[in-house]
Amino acid sequence: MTSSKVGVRSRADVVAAAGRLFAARGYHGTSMRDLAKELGLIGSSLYSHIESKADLLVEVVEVGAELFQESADRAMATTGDGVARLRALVAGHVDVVLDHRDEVRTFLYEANALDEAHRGKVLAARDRYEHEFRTVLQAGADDGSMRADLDSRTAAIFVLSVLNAIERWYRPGGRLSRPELVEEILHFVMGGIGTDLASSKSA
Amino acid sequence: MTSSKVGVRSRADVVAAAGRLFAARGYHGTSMRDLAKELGLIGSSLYSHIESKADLLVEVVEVGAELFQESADRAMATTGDGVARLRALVAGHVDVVLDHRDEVRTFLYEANALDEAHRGKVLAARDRYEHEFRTVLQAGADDGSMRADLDSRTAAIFVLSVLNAIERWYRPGGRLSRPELVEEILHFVMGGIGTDLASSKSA
DNA sequence: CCTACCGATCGGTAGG
DNA sequence: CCTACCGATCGGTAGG
Repeated sequence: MTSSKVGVRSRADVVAAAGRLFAARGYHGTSMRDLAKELGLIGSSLYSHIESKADLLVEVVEVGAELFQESADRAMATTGDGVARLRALVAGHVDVVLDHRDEVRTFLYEANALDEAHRGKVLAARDRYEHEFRTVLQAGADDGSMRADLDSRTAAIFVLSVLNAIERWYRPGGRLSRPELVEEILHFVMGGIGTDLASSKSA
Repeated sequence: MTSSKVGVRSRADVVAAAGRLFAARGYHGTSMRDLAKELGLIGSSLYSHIESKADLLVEVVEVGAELFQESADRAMATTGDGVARLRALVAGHVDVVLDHRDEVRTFLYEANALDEAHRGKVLAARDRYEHEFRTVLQAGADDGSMRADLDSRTAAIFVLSVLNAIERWYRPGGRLSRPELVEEILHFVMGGIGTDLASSKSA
């Protein structure tokens, strides 16, 4: 927190500001002059810290990808049955989304503004992450802590759909605390909204 | 299906092409020259059909909003208990998403490129739509076809999270047919992935 | 629906 | 980190 007229502290500040703007207006909706203004600079001054706008997007998206991967790594190290590890995955995901909204939004929604090579890397990272969920869900089906006939592929997609949407509606300080949010999600994902009796007889 | 060199048929063709490009590259990632090329025209030729780029986004997004609203209206006219009407809402939503992917994507992800007035209208339309889900979920809780202690506000968000994510992963002609998709969603949403016994005891 | 064109803005560089 | 500047592209108009 130095005086705001002394200049930008580092490349990391530029990347962070880029994350903010990419998340709010999108990559193509953000100009380098917008970004410079956010930092109290003039457009051309950015280029002493970074190489290009495209490079900036790569950095922000990679931060998002790494945060999710690190979270998954920690969760997978959890001991316990499928449900216990799913809880760890969900809680970790919630933390990443709420503590790094800008990078998460950019990771989720701006990846197709990347060049083909980097977009491929990001899609691969998403696949790996989704695969961790599938592994845990299959483990749960096998160890008896989840429905035995569960389709882990589809279930992983559904669970991640709920998790990735969080940043679109959750407001910190609202009626749901963060731990309550985690519980609500687990409750929904594990038990659904049907009665305990009616839940099996659909169609 | 006239010869492709005779020129564009109507304003609706321009709007449809705009939907395609806005969905694929985003509003700010699409130039009027891109759009013209998609129709076999030159940039300036578009302006005999439309007023402005911003206007085009409004039209595409409004089509998306109307499709969802009409679908909800039909579903709400269904007789039956909460579960029956939820089924109708889900099936209708799946149809809208899969039959109008471009307009849906643009509606979901490009609304913040709208001017403030139109963005407000779109957010209001989303709120109305979400409210229909809440109504049906509360009805289900009251009529005994769903869990009695269900929080309809949160549940509506979770169900819509699953539904809105469909266009991000579902591929027609893949391993899941459309009716199977609807059943998978209902099964997940109603019963979750827990065992019938374990589903209640989370935390 | 095209030709010809407009002012504004884009990402980025040279040089200090 | 700024001054001064670049060629390219942007959304859009006049006039036919």
